[in-house]
Amino acid sequence: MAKEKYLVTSALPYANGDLHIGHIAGAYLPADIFVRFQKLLGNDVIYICGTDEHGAPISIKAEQENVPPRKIVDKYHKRIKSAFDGLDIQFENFSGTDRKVHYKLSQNFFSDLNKNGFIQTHTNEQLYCENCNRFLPDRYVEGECPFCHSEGARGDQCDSCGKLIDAIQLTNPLCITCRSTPIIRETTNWFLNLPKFSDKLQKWIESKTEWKDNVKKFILNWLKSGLKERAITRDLNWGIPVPTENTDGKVLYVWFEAPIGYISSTIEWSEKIGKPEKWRDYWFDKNTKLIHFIGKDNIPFHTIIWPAMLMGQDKKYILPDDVPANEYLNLEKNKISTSKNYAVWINEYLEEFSEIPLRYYLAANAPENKDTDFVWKEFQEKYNTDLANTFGNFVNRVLKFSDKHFEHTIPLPQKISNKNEEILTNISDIREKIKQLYQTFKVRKACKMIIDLARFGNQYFDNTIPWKTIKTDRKSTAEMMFICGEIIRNLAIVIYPIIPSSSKKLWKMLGFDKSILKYGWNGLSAKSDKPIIIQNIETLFEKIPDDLIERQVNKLKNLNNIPQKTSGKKIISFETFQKLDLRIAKIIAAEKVKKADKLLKLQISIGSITKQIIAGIAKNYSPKELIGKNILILNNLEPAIIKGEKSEAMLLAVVDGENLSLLIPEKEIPEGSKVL
RNA sequence: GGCGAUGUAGCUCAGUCGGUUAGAGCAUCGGAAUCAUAAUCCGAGUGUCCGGGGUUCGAAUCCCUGCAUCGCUACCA
Repeated sequence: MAKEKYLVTSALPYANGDLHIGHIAGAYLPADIFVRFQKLLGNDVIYICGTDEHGAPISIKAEQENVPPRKIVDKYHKRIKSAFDGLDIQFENFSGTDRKVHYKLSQNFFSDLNKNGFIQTHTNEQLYCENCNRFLPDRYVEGECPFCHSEGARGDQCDSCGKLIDAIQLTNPLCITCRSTPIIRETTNWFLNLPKFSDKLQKWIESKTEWKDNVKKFILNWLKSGLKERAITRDLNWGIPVPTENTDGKVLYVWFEAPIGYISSTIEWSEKIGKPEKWRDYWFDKNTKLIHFIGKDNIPFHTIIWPAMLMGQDKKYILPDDVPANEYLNLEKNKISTSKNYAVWINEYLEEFSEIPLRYYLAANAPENKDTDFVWKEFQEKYNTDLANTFGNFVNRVLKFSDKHFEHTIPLPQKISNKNEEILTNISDIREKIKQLYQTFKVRKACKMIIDLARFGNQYFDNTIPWKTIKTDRKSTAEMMFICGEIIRNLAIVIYPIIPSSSKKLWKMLGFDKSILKYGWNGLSAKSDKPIIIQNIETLFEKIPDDLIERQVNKLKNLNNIPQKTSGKKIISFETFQKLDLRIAKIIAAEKVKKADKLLKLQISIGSITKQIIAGIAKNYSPKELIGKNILILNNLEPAIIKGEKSEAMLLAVVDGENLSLLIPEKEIPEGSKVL
């Protein structure tokens, strides 16, 4: 059988912070499991990754800590790598994007796209700090939010109201490094012309019938709503210089160069193993299956932008074969939040646990089709019952029993009964199913089937009561031990991708002379042809005690700032209701808002005060018919700017589908009257 | 507002192409067993399959509609 060839990548982790369980569950563990599975099958597979090391957040952090960016990057590269090592996630190469190979290749990518007419420049206005002598990227600016007017809004987003902001909209902007007021200045940047790839992308994606539903639907929607040009350069010092003229102080945007890291890391690997041309066997061979493991936030980059970048090259790079994006992992019902330190950090985890329970729990509870929840108590129970009790105890009771009664072996039987033959066939069917599950990224189900197999082992053991038959019928007891041994041999291999270290430990107890990888999945298809010589029997899985789990739960509880996941409408107190200033107001003027077909600009009077309101009712009411009407408003809603117009209160109306009706008092009542 | 996803036992979820009495694990209760890490095995369950309509001999499954939750998004305010 011809070997299949796989090039597997996981999203490059950003080198300004540590890894937490969400990262692992989404992109790294599923990839590691897939890669290990392919290695068991004997296929040609390499797993490539590295840290993403450029961009504004890193350079800001560097300035804040008064160190060169390189220092930040080195620190986190190291910490991230050690987290992966601790979790037994093994790459063929783990590189970084601030290396020479990567610079050269990224610049080539830009040049090819430019030469082939896929890049053009646009000029727009940006904030410029005269004191620091540079354009300020979004996150280098803070100021007053133009929507909610809270202080300290960043140039890209306001943390207080969550709105996305264009930095030049900020009121009273300040440069975060020198606290001086920036000016507005024009700048030119380079844009990738995505619309040119639209048709090609559409066809390509439609051909991907086997892709996960959620991924495909998401992209087709994106394409349907039309692609836009995207800036691929930034005014920043920390990054890869733009390889063309008049580009001082401009670098390639991180999202543009980061995925190129998949290639440059492969090149680095080739050089390391002394075969500098080897990377071409993967990236230019259309038989290679390129698989990108990512979180769902990364779908557009890996299915639209990155393939477009590859299509626009002179060299014929392969395109992604599959992009099995995962959903998110929540933590104890809440969203993981790095900024609020609400997370389980891998490095911290590894101080108290081995990698085994986490790998198992995240595999069994992987967010494959929908968001899932990490619950410490569940983590403990899942591990203790599935692995320690069901799996571990089965192995232990079989090995101890056979060790004692059959001279430290699991013997070969002289003949096998029909019933037992049937069981062996059954086992091989299950193994085949598990194989299919791994191949199609369904690790949750694979976990379940594996534990089911261990459970079947226990049932078989109990039903055949060897502790009794050994006294009367040694032959048939030997035969049933053999069956149990076959189950264990299968278990050791099929669990390998998920918890390799336990699998190897078990393999050692079974005393096979070939390593588990050499023996491989195919070694399973043959029946054992010599007795298993049982080695030292060790406890395969130590149970996790309650107090250890309680400590973890308390760690999270002690945070004062737990992010809320639920945004739904809750019961509110009367006190809260009283905060609303609901009043009757008279419309004294009305006109359409320019460049908006649903919005009306209304002048209203509330007693002696007049205010302006922007209301989305133009489809249902004409300006004329509104004048003179008494309507209900929420008077003390925070002001906002809509389509450049100020809105100082909110008009209340009821809707039913297309139907919209103003709320008008049933009797004559003076304007300014309050709702009670 | 638009697009998408989800809703099944106390909890976590499976349920293929529409097909018998709707399943598994955990938790609970009862029992068996003593080879084993007090682990294991057997048995008992409990269901408005989110609500309402429809198609069909037959619907958890297909169609329509409503509700709830989540995500993305918009000219919500």
